Amino acid sequence: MKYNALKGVEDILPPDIFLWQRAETVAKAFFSRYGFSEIRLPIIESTDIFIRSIGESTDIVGKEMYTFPDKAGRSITLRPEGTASAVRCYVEHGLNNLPSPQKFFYTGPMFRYERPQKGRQRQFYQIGAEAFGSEHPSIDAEMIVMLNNLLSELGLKEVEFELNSIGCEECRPAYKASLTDFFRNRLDEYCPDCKNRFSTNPLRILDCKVEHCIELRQGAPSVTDHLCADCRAHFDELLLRLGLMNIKYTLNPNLVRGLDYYTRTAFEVTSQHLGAQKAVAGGGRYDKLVKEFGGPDTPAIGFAIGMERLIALLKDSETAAAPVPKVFIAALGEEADRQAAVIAEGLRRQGTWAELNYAASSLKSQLRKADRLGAEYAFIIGDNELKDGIMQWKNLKTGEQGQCSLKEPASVFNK
RNA sequence: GUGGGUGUAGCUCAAUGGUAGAGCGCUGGACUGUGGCUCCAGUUGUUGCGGGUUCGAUCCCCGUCAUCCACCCCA
Repeated sequence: MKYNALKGVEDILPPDIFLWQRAETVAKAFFSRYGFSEIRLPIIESTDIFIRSIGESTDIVGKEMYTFPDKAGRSITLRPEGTASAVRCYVEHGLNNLPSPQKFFYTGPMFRYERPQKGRQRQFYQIGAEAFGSEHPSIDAEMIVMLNNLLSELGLKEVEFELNSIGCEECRPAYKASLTDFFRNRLDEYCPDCKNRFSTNPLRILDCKVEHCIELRQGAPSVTDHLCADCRAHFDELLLRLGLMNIKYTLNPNLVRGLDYYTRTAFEVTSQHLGAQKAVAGGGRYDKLVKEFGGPDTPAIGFAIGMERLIALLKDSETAAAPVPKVFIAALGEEADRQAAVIAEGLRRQGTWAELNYAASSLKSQLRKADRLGAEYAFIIGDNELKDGIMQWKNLKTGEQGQCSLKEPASVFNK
């Protein structure tokens, strides 16, 4: 084998592809039911778009972007996520002039230059949804409910919804200040990573996994105790509505999302069956981002589902059933082979999946192939049948056999 | 970027310091025009790559590449 796919980049083949297709079909059905329209976004964008939205200090921007100059020397980046493009698109096309909220979904590959591991690759697929133009908690609740319902429709069990509010630009600075005061006292006792986080993103210290850091941070101030009245009311209303719709969730005051643009509601769907990268979906509010992109002050919220992780969970409980041909036509002899092709074409025009052998071989091996393909029926044509204008048919599940006219092969299974 | 594990047939894996085998798969036959079950036969390898030690390396050592898992970080 001479060539390999690039590191962290995978081919998706049958039978897995059937799970992907099912997941996408179900997701789209839910999106349309909740009024989300598809948008198709470009895979490449101007690099600034990501720096501006995701944030200069994040790992994504700092070390994970596929960035390169195009032939005119512009800096181009393969999108590491979808929200930035969606916001750019919303502002660029003046979609704020349409009735609010505007609700969209998108799907496609994202790219991050990272070391691959379980549940993480350099090219990975997301299905994302974004809603622009409402700050009301009802839209937060609706998106979380939609996500919950579509995941459970797909049969996902043992997933957990984790929820938090990380405040707004009113209350977050004060919280951050009291948090850094808390950490500063014993900063030298934290792990090296946390010392870094202290200056880059102190909220992150809250979900460090190092034992000693976990002890040290006992008693650290909690975001939810520092929310301003508006954020508090927003979060309470969201929780109330989720309760009304019987959505189970856990509050996780340590849930911090990695991208700079998040405000208020933050949530993640996690599973213990995924390895270290356990989030199958994540999202939150980004009320300042549209304005940051030069649009009107427009609140917004979105989430993204990690497709590979979703598929991994689906594979725990089901195998993808490959579709099977309705008919396999076995032909014996050159003239029969020609007629078989004509009959197959007739069936296909009626929308029936018909397979041929594409080679001269024994009836036995042709039937073996029909069986391996999982065909429901085998049709058999040889010289004897041609002479009489008929075919033998055989139901490969029941073994039942009979004859039919060459002209009406579909009559065998359209009874 | 850091740490650890693993590289042998299409796939899953054995094996020995004396140049490799099984199961599955695939092809054919037993059954001259009837699949699945059974039996029989056939089929595939530069043992990831380069170097070193050795009379001799798939095995030991070094390097390299790939891959997996974890850290960082994220979907």
